[in-house]
Amino acid sequence: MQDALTRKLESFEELTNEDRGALNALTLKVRQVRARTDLIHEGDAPDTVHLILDGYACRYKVLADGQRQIMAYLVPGDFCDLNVFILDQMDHSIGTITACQAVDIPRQAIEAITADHPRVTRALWWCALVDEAVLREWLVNLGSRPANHRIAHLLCELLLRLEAVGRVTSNSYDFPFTQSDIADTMGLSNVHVNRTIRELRELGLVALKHRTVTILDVERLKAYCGFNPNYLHLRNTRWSNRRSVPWLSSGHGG
Amino acid sequence: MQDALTRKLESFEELTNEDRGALNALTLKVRQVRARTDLIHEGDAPDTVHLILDGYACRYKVLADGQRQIMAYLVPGDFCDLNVFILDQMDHSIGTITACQAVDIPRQAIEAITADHPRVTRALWWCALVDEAVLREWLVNLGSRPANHRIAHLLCELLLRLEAVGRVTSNSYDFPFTQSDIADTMGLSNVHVNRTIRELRELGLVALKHRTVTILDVERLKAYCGFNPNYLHLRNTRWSNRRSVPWLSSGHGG
DNA sequence: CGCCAGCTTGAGAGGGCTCAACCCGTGTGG
DNA sequence: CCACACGGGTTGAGCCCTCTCAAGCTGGCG
Repeated sequence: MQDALTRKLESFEELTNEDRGALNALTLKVRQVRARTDLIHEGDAPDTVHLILDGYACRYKVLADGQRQIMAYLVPGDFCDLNVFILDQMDHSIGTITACQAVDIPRQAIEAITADHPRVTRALWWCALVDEAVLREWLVNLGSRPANHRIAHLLCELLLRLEAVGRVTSNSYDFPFTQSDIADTMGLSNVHVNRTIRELRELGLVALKHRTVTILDVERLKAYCGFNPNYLHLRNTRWSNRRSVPWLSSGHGG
Repeated sequence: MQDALTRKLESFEELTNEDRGALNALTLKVRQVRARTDLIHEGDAPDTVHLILDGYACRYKVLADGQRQIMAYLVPGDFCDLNVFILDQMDHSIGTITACQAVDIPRQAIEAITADHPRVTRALWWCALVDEAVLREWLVNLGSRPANHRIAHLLCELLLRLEAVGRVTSNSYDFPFTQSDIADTMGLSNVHVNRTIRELRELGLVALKHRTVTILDVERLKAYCGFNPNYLHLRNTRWSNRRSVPWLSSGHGG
């Protein structure tokens, strides 16, 4: 059941069998949540950490004018807000995109496992820091890239993140987001998202239909949007190139 | 010297004299850094945590086309990347805006103080989580607000953050950012930033000159851009209203 | 006194938005 | 088996927010 979690943690840090055993023992109560439902709502007092076992969810806020902004996608294995219970109240909501299997892990369970399993602790830390790095890259996306690169970048990111948890086969993965979801993620109108996706399709970069996306030419798509995977801090995957930013290193060489 | 830090932590969590003593004992080597200089650079391997004692700095990335995106402002007392040394390499740079007094606190010092001072640990946690919350709000800013509200929102945020560290007098604070800095922060052109600031000035909301900003009507500015301070998770300040989002609490049901 | 970074303003262009219609697949009910 | 509704995708047309290019201005400093 928590293949996804173990797999994710191991993409950051090698674990022992003992570590894995402790993680498996974690499963307390799996919540089945239907699509388009809140896991936790802005203003609630958090005392648990959320772990998505299966399905997609997102963090979002709704502004006074009804505008929704999505700030993160949560995919299987995402295990975040490592210490949200320190804060007094949620400043955003988490809602499902698809039906999800989720676990609410109480604070005590976290403290217990981290006390005895330093590798797990380290891997969880890694997760939390990567989450923040992803947030920063999304900010770059919204602030510095035009619509077509923005969406291409998102598709690249999801490819790598989902591959790290074994949810990609031959460059295809589940893509249950509506165009309005993408619009609210990218700070675009849904009309423009539609036109932009068409553009990516016409360029032969991606195929997107029936809630599934296929990256037709990964290298070209990455080059197209200037995708640099360093912010995902992945290890043990085919993408884990540890080079620094090409144009910052010596003489455009490397 | 580290008034700023103690003050900041205490805006989140009450400390004992003993805690304060431990914090004061932290001062190892204060770095004097001139303006417009990198504290740490993308690609470097981090093994210390940065604390700004005085001056302003920022996190940023530079894209292949030379476009700079600023992702955070660091003001006196900002003490962040609590555990960046877990990651292998920096995925962004930190550079000063003004001359700064900064401290690089080695990993060991962090681990030592947090081992014995749970209140401090908790306050540091709080800091890290607030940092992430600010990042999320910036994403909302870029994704969902027009230029004028965006900049107004930034000015509101800085007012509250700086006030929490005692750097605001009669709604004025130091504002050493160039219009290009703001442009690279807000995903706008510097020309448009200029026009937008003029607009805010003409509306009588702010006065901005000689590297100092004065908020002429705080309540009106907050209303203007729909500012909700909940994401800063401040305590012990005149802004710490703990209510949830007004338009979510009543009316639209629960 | 002259340079230079940063600020200001004008004019024209374009990326993305809004409004609005239409299409399509699916589910529901008669 | 067909009628209809409905969410989501697609397309067109016109507009406007913001961008780019370009010039002129201002103030601090060597």
